[in-house]
Amino acid sequence: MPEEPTVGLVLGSKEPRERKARSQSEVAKRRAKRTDKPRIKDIAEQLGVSVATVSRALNDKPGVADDLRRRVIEMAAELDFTPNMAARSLNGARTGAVAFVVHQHGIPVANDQFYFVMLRAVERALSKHGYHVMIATVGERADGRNEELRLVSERRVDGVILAGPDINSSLALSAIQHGLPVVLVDNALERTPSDSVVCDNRDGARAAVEHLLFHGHERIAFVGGPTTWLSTRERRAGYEDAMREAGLETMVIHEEATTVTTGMAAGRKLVGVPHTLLPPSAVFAVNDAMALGVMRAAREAGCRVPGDLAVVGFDDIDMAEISDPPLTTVRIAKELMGELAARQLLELIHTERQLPVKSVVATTLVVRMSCGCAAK
Amino acid sequence: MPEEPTVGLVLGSKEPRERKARSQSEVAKRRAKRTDKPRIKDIAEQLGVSVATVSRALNDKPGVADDLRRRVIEMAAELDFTPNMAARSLNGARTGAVAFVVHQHGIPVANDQFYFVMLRAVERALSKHGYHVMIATVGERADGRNEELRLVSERRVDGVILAGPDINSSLALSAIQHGLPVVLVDNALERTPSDSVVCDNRDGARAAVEHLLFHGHERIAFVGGPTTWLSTRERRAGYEDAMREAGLETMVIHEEATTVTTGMAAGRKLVGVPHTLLPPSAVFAVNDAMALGVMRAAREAGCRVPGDLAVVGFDDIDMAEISDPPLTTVRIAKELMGELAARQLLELIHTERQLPVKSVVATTLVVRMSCGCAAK
DNA sequence: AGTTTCTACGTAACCGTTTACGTGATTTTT
DNA sequence: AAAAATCACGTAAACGGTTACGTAGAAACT
Repeated sequence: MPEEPTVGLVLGSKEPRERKARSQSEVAKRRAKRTDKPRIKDIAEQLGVSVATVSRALNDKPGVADDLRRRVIEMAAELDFTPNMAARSLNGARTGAVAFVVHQHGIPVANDQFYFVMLRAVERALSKHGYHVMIATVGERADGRNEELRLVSERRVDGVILAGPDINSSLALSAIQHGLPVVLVDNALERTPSDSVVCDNRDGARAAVEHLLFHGHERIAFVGGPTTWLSTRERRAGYEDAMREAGLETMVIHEEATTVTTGMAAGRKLVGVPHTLLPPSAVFAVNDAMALGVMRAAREAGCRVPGDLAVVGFDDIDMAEISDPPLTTVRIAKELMGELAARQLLELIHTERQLPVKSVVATTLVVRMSCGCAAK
Repeated sequence: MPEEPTVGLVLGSKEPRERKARSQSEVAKRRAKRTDKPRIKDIAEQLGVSVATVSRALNDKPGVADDLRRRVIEMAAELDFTPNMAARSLNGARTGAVAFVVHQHGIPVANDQFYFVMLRAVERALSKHGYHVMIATVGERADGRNEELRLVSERRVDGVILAGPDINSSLALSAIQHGLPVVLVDNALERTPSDSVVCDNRDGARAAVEHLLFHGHERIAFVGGPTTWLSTRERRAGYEDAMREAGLETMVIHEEATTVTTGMAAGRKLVGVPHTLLPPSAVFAVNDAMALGVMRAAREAGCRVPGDLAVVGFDDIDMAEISDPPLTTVRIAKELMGELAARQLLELIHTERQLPVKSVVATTLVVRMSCGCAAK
């Protein structure tokens, strides 16, 4: 008769989960815990030191002998160690990521590219310093006006870059209240002092208009977006500076957005102006998208560009160069602005600078065909 | 004489940092630990339950009475609680973020916008499900060919979306080896089966070429990018399908990139073709950027579009509509593709589907002016 | 009525790092 | 040479969640 095997089912053992390794010197080749990703502990065991020392060595903290520090770094490289950022950031240390926030327009047109270029410049600059970029688009105010950034409240990022003209200032405030560094790009807050990177809108606009003036234009119209947008206001100011100096009347049109479509709308208003009024001979548009729209509307109305109407834009998006006629415009150094924003944010993260800094980068007038000066 | 206050400086108390709260019922209003951010513990204390229960309640895990679960959720809302994702992901649970990887071209031109639109669609779809998007641009192979995604090795993301034609397949492999779900967009891997979202390149190209054929063109050239790019290969196949059916000869030009510049180069080759050969009467370009380049080169060579040369593109980027003449092109539903990619990735993350799925979305021929059929 | 199975919850280990604190072994100070 | 300061390192407590396991009480079976 076969013996029954004694099936011993032991539940609830005294010490749950091998509480502590009996000896910690014999555990040399402890491999493959959950995943085979090397942890800081693995480095420590290989070298026979404590995890604290390894952490200090890797983070350039004092209190580690130079020789040991070197060995730790070598071992880390050998094991192909990359720190688990979740664990690191849990202690309130840096998360190694920043947020890039851009407003989600209803009808995003050409100037999208503007922000994408910046985004990439930001990413490139930050990744050099080991940072990652999380993107967030903030929606229309309609649905949830309280619009707090989840990225911020979830503690995912060390800083925030806010791009675009209609950044809700409450957005910036909420980040600042969380104690996070904030840098605005292509915008700046009115009341709240904060870091920002802009281009010299006013000067660029003035240069563009002065170029038109120099070539004999006297009736120059301004086409812009909402007056709440800083870029529109500043560029209009530059336009007015130039016109005032020349002793000329201004003609101003504001649309609710700065797209090709609204540019066309503005263009139609300008060329279809009542006969009692003289139509403008030139238009300075607040950005290239609108300028292209104006050109298109003019063409559709049988008005030749630049023959009957000279057009100048702002931004120098890719399309400006290949449009017909190629668009004269004010070039913004988008990559530089993105890079500056990244650098300023890093500085804010790593130091305790209190006073905000506003970087303003110069612009360049790029003369192509649409202003007509080459033909004149 | 004033009594000296007994200044008791106690160092090294027996129990470091209040080891355990003596009683845990009296600690009702324990506020402001480090930051005032509410933790799961705060909710638990307010309700007099354990943190485990709160965690279960908030994560829809079983084992919580319906009534209590409701109260937990209410309290979480009242305290404005948002989970600390670092802590959550430390256990190997989800990180709540995915990576969007796009190759960083040397000279990024027009078709940038293509990926930006997708990126935004992805972000919108994923944020609805509480996910964040981290962007990563992978550089030229030159510097570090081993190109492993830090985002992946740092355990920051639950999945990866790889966009663009020249995604290094080793990139995908490395992510897959880490056990991460991967979805390719606008591309697909040859050997390695994996999820992907593409548009019907072949069919779209065939439709475009057939449109030209229908309007009488017989000498139709194909202009594309590197033959290693799937999109170029497939669109060329569609082009060849149509030409073969019509019994016509093919004319093919491949450039090393698909930009406006390379499009111009191709355009010059076509219009400057030796006189012994008949120049093409129409061009099908592999994307809009190249098509715009072809148009520009043609115009510079005194060749009218569409009069002397009909041009059709692919993608339907914003510029296509506002170019002169407006570009006839094959529209890709970029938003839809981004959304599909997001959905597929979520599915991969949340389920254990093994078999890869390839989504192919149909294209639409958008007839504008550059093909000349309206004028014919 | 006694035994088993659920159900709902509490307890505490655990994830991988950082860091306050403790401790011997040196070095510096008086 | 004894005392004090410094240095190099180890110990273990956080950080804020998730989750395996334990356990009362209620419900469902004999």
